[in-house]
Amino acid sequence: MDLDVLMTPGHLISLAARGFARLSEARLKPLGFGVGHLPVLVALRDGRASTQRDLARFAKIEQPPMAQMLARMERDGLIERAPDPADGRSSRITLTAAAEARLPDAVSELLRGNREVLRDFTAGEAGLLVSLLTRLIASLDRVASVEASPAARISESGD
Amino acid sequence: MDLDVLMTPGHLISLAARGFARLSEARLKPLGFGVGHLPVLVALRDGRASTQRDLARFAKIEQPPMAQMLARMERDGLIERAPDPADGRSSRITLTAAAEARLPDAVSELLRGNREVLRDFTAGEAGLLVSLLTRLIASLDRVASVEASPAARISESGD
DNA sequence: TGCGGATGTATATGTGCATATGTAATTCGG
DNA sequence: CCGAATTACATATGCACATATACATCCGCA
Repeated sequence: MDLDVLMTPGHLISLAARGFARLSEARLKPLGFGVGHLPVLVALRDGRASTQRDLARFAKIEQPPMAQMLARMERDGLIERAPDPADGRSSRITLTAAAEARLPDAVSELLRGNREVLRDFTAGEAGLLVSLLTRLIASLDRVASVEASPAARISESGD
Repeated sequence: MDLDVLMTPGHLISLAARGFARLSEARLKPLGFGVGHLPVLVALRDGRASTQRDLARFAKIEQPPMAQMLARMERDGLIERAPDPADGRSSRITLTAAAEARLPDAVSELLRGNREVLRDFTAGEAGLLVSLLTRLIASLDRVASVEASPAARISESGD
């Protein structure tokens, strides 16, 4: 019976992610944001990153997708780029006033969406979910880094 | 402190989904499959769907993405379409022998990936994760359906 | 019987992600 | 101080997903 594959954490997480993304997208759209924007917006606002490279690292996506996203965000008046005086390759990226003004509402909407979806979960269950997901992400990072390094194929047979 | 948004289940699930998808994609690529193919392949093999519409329902994606995926899968020799004798709008979709032959390996790869990622989880924890995710998905479906229905905005203020 | 609504597909467009690859600017070794 | 490696970014291409919309076929009902 191969329906097993469709009950694995991997597949379930994919389903959950799509559901969450659709919901959040719908909630953020009236505010002029997309789900993927949030890490960028938060990072810029909190001064945690100001170059394309740092933003990509922070959001955990690759550089080309980040470049595209920033292009759209600039087109939509959410960010601005200024040439970096110290490095001719880089741009300093800043939030526009309009984006910064709407950001708190976006955050509220996302938190509200999470509360609604987790309405039937106890605080303990929600915490457990977050903790399991955090461990899972860390584990995925480990597996990915092992996969990536050409050497050091440590103990593949060990499962 | 707004880093909270990046610690919500919604965002964590998105991170986990991307990580899992990348891993699975890498594992399936040598076999000529993509992650999104699996629900389609399994549904076709188990006779659970044979039209584009049913496949979309089964995979829980919309019809246009399914149409595109099927077009690529047909191009890549994974499926074949035959006109439905009973309905001029539909096609009966079937797995090719090549796809069916490689499917078990794909399933194995995915299960192996799940085992590797969950290596540090006890059986109980893994089960818990699956159960929490299942409930979360159900909850997302509920919220989405409430969102969709124009009437019956039941008790929005109740959170 | 024929027409209008429902249904199955197809197409267009946009976003989010990926990899592969090119370009330009910086930095560093000799 | 100059050439090479590194770095930051841009571009091209492809897949997975979404919505909006058009089109063709089917079916129920007057």
